[in-house]
Amino acid sequence: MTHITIGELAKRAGVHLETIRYYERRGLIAEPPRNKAGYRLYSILDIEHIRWIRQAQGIGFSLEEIRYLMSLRMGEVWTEAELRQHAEEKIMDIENKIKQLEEMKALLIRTVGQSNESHMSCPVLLTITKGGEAHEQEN
Amino acid sequence: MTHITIGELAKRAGVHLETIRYYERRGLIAEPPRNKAGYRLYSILDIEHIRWIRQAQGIGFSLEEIRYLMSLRMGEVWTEAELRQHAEEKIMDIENKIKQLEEMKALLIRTVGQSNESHMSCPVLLTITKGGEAHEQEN
DNA sequence: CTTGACCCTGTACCTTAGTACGGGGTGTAA
DNA sequence: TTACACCCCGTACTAAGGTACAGGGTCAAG
Repeated sequence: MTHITIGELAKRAGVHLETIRYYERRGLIAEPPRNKAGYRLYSILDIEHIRWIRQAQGIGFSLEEIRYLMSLRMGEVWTEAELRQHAEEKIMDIENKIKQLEEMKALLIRTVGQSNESHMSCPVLLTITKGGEAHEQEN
Repeated sequence: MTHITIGELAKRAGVHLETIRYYERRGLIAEPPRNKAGYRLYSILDIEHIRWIRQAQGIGFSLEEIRYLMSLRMGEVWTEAELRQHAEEKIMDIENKIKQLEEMKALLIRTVGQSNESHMSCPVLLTITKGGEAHEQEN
């Protein structure tokens, strides 16, 4: 039963304290229990929850979509068939995003590949650019 | 020399006409040539350009980042070493995003997999959902 | 040569996702 | 018991990414 305050949660999750209250208002996180003075009492699990929200935002989901994704996870409201259908839709969404990211990455790799391959600072790229993608260099 | 008007471009790229002017103001697309009356004249290549911007937004890049990504593609401003360094950074970004998307996808697949596997409408999922383990989150 | 669909600029407005702030209560260490 | 860092609520402000006019010019079909 180690509870943390909102300020502690904010610090540990790397967000503003006001952001947490905002997420609560938007229904992204449940209203936490309070102490007698009305202070919000969070658990350390909430740290991961907030971080997850931020990651989802980073890959192009709006808060509305994130709320929706979470409700799929939590098995709220829906019948099994609805859940399945909605989840499948979101999975396709995600697959599209991944495809687009792969394209973007390939593009950048080609860009980098166009100049000569000395002073390559990233070892991952070194392996990738050697004949991973169609990588012709016409100087 | 088949030019299209801004309205045509907007329709074909699936965005609002005002959005295109906005992108121009933000420096995401170059100022196009005009006819004597001042009408913007676009080429059909611009359709793909706009679509690319929208896709990049969809995977979590801001317009500012997109402008930056494009300048990498076009080989502006930078020395070779700078270009390489910036491109590598962006490639890592992208790899992170992909990783996060894969996690999100796995999560949804497990969610779907939790209910029984009758009436599965998507054949891709049917093959994927065999084989996933648990990862718990707070209530 | 007019009419309707289109274009121009400029400015105002809207939504999303926060941030900041005022005015007040709380908890604890000195 | 007071000082100070923390919490509460409510409201207002901000920035990004558009959208919507207003007031005017343009082009092509009838």
